[in-house]
Amino acid sequence: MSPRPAPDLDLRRDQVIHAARDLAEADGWPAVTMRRLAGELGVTQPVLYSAFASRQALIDAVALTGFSDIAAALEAVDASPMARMRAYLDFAAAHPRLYEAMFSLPSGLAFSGYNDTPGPLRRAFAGIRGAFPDADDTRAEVAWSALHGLATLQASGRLRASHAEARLDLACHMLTQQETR
Amino acid sequence: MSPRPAPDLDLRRDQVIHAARDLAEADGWPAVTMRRLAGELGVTQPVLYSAFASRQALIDAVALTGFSDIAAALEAVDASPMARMRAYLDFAAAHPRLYEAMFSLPSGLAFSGYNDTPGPLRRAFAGIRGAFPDADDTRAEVAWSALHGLATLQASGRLRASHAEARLDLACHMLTQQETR
DNA sequence: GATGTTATATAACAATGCTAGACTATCTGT
DNA sequence: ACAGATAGTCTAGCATTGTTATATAACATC
Repeated sequence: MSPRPAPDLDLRRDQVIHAARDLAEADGWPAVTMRRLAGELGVTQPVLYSAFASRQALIDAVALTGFSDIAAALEAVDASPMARMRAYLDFAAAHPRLYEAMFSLPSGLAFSGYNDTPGPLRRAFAGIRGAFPDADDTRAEVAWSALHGLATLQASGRLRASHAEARLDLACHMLTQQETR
Repeated sequence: MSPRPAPDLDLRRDQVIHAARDLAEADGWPAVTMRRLAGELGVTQPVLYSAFASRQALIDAVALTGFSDIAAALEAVDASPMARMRAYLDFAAAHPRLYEAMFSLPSGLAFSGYNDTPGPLRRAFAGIRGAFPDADDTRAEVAWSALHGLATLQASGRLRASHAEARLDLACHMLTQQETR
């Protein structure tokens, strides 16, 4: 009555996510095709669809691991603005395609402000929020926006690469200074 | 000896760009297929390839018009930080798919720092730069990054929509205050 | 008009995401 | 042990995409 045992779906999901992430980081997201992914894992395409409903769902899952990882990267350093901001930018620079999946690629991930926002997303924002304990959420959102802008514009080569440190310094100063008026 | 006259290529390029931009703004970039575009213009696909070498080249051309337009939008308001910043965010919010083509989609456009950076791109940055005449380029780059981060995170619904004005105010204050130390 | 050149259209190619149906491996019940 | 049922996997295919080779049709010159 009981059929062939189900393979460890969670394990397989992890393997697929890992392979997709590596492949994207190596050759870019357009190279992450279901066929190539399946070939790399030694299975056929339909197997991937037992783990993920669509390619989009897979990309979303990869993005989610990215949010977990960047949250961990933030929590791993001091809760000071400078340390957290640097950690954020370092992460984005070290994993450009992953960061792309998190923010630039079309995404089915739920958003901030809703209760169904995935936990990793909330943890990542909390990692930034925690660097500005005396500020309000608005300031933390501006900080996040500045970091995100710096990360993406720098990644696309639209800012002078040699002035990255100066930009970080300036942004950090601006965000930590109290209003004077 | 003389062949059939070449159609006005520049005119056709403009028409294609316009159609692609409208279609993208209406139904998103994935809906902008060469077939649908051709059908909308009453021609067949190969004709599009006489105007643009590839779909990517077409998207790049659309993005370039976006940079021209945002530059014009910036130049149309006072050179004050607040006016320019608001104009930038308004533009991004009013043309989300166009802004997507300019910054989020894969792009073949050349980058800042090189002499071959397209003029519209330089003009757009100059529009931001002009709002901070007393500051250095580094501050202008940080301003641009903050604006870009605000625009994209807001567009993807990752910031509290009701606090957009507060974020703009805060960002503006931070960027205009002099260092105090 | 006839001719030759070139813009356009037809039709096809290769690759993609995704899926229906055939096959096969495994566990259960006797 | 062995047969049967169940569910995972594979083969093969569909529809759609960007892009292009070939054939057709339109136009300016003579």
